[in-house]
Amino acid sequence: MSPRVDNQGSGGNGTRMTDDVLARPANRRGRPPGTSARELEVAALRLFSEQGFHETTVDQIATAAGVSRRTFFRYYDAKADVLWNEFDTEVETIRTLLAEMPADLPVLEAVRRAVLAANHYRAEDVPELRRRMTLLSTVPDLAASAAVHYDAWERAVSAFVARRSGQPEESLYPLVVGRAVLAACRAAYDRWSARADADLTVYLDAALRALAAGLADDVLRVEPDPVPG
Amino acid sequence: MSPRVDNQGSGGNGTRMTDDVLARPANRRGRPPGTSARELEVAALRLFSEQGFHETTVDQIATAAGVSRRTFFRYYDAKADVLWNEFDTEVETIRTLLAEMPADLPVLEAVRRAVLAANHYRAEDVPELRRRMTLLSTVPDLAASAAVHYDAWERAVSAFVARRSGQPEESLYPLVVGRAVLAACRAAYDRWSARADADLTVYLDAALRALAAGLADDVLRVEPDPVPG
DNA sequence: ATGATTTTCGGCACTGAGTGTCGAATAGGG
DNA sequence: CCCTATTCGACACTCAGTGCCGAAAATCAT
Repeated sequence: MSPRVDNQGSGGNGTRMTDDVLARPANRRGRPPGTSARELEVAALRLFSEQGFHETTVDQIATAAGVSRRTFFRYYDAKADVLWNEFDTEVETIRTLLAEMPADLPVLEAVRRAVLAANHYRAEDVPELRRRMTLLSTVPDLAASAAVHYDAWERAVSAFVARRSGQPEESLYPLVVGRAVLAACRAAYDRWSARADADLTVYLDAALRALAAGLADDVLRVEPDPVPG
Repeated sequence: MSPRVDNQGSGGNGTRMTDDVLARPANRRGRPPGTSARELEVAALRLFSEQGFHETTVDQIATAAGVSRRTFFRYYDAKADVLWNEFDTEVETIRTLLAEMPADLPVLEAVRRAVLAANHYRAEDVPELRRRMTLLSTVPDLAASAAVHYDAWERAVSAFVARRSGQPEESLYPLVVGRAVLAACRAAYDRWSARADADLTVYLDAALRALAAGLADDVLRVEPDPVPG
């Protein structure tokens, strides 16, 4: 049995329509979609921010996007899945960046570069990013829904480490590196979404460098420069 | 706003009766409990193992323990909370052990000793431990329920690091260390529950030493000795 | 244009988790 | 025997999530 979460679990087929690439061949066959995963996400983010997650029903999200409750669940398997689009695409970005890293780079250095490169956001996207990440780490039900998405993130790093170290992906060290790296990044995310005093990449860089330094006592004494970003 | 999960969230008051210490003063006032948190846990673990988590209803767990559905929710806030008793007490153990560590020990060394000391189990408890941990890391709904419990674990370590480094608990490095240490331990847990080839503490020790070594490339090449435990 | 095909949508019914309420059951204390 | 404290069971309710099926809205073929 795999040590990872079994995604075949509760009936969901996993095939979601997160292909908001708006690149439909124009001569698509059947009835055109009445909404999109992105539109549902925006509506949900607004409602969650205004009224809270638990106080918002799926009916309200669907109505705000102009569709029925039933249709919401055609776009997302669960109410709590609606805010994870961008995170999931970031996982794919990191996976791609890692595959392109020069082979002579130390593992953690390659991971650090890939993570930093995947986390540059346009200034106009930052407010939404911050609201979404604050909700994801603050609301218990949303924090719980993170598990499966984090799992994919860790797998991307574990697979890279496994290739580099010539070990199977399920062995101990690839698992440790994947999870420890995500742990450091999550700490940076939370620190950043709680305060607005520096660029996200500053915290990510500091956290990953601390990890590569073995979390030694001497490197833990100084906070990273709060250079406003 | 705290970067941690907001436990006030969905109405749960947090005050559960996990006091299975069977040390009731004997002259207790009202009607005696018809079951216990532990009894519900045992029944749930058996049913989850036999039929699966999603295929087991709360009604079945409650009936197996000889109480009503409503009573189950007086002992646990949610169906998925029923397997976390021992983990939560381990958190308390680690918190205590960390507080007693000699002050001149490096932070990660103190954490490693505390974690290893808290994870010695009696041989007869191992089979149940393994079944429970396999479920917790395999079933999606159970893995999702881990968030709040992991949060407490991380806080215990973060608080220790914060004291040692003289920083506030919410600053970046205590957060990083707390999460990275848990990440390493979870990797060890999963590796151990997936295979039965060594003692749990062997994997925990290897994972934490790798973390303290900065996850450097050279230390990641060899699996820990699979000494049967 | 009309009909066949394809895809999305909406409505309905159903299971089960989780919660509030209230009265009954069961203990000890005076 | 009453009073009080505590747990329990029953009921009702909201809402998440799922299966099913027919309707709606588009394209393609004739």
